[in-house]
Amino acid sequence: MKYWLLKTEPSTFSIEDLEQAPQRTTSWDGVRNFQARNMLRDGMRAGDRAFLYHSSCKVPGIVGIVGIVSAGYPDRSAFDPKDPHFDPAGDPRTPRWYAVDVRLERRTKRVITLEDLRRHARLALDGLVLLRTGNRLSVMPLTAAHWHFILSLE
DNA sequence: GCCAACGTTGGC
DNA sequence: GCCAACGTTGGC
Repeated sequence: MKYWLLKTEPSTFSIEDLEQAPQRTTSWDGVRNFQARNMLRDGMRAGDRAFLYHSSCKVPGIVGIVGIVSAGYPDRSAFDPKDPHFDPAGDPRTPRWYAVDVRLERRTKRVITLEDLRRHARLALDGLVLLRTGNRLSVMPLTAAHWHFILSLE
């Protein structure tokens, strides 16, 4: 089983939206970055778990835990001209973008803020991709050690 | 709103 | 293959 972190802007899609989704499950689509795509397509498997992270908001941080319920599959939003993430260069025969399905497991007991995480950047969370300067990945892997340490901050 | 950092594009 | 220009991300 692997551990991940998924970023989302709550003004676009928040943990409240996920709570209200049928089965508390949604397609994690619209990712348009090759490095992140590779992780969705090649790295994630059903049974993996991920932190849900709110970015570009008042208090950026981890707000919940989701389970990956399906491995990567071609992201159909890339082929929909009306979708904001439409990719005009896309060809359904050779899908370029991928999505996974995620189900909300639970909210964290409190928001584990970016500030909280930074406090441990030099020791327990050394190497955490999220804390790398200029990091822009919306999908990133976590070590088991980082996962458990972050949970201990709850 | 600002700006640093990054990814992508396209000319050469 | 290089790299400048551009667009985007995301914290502040």
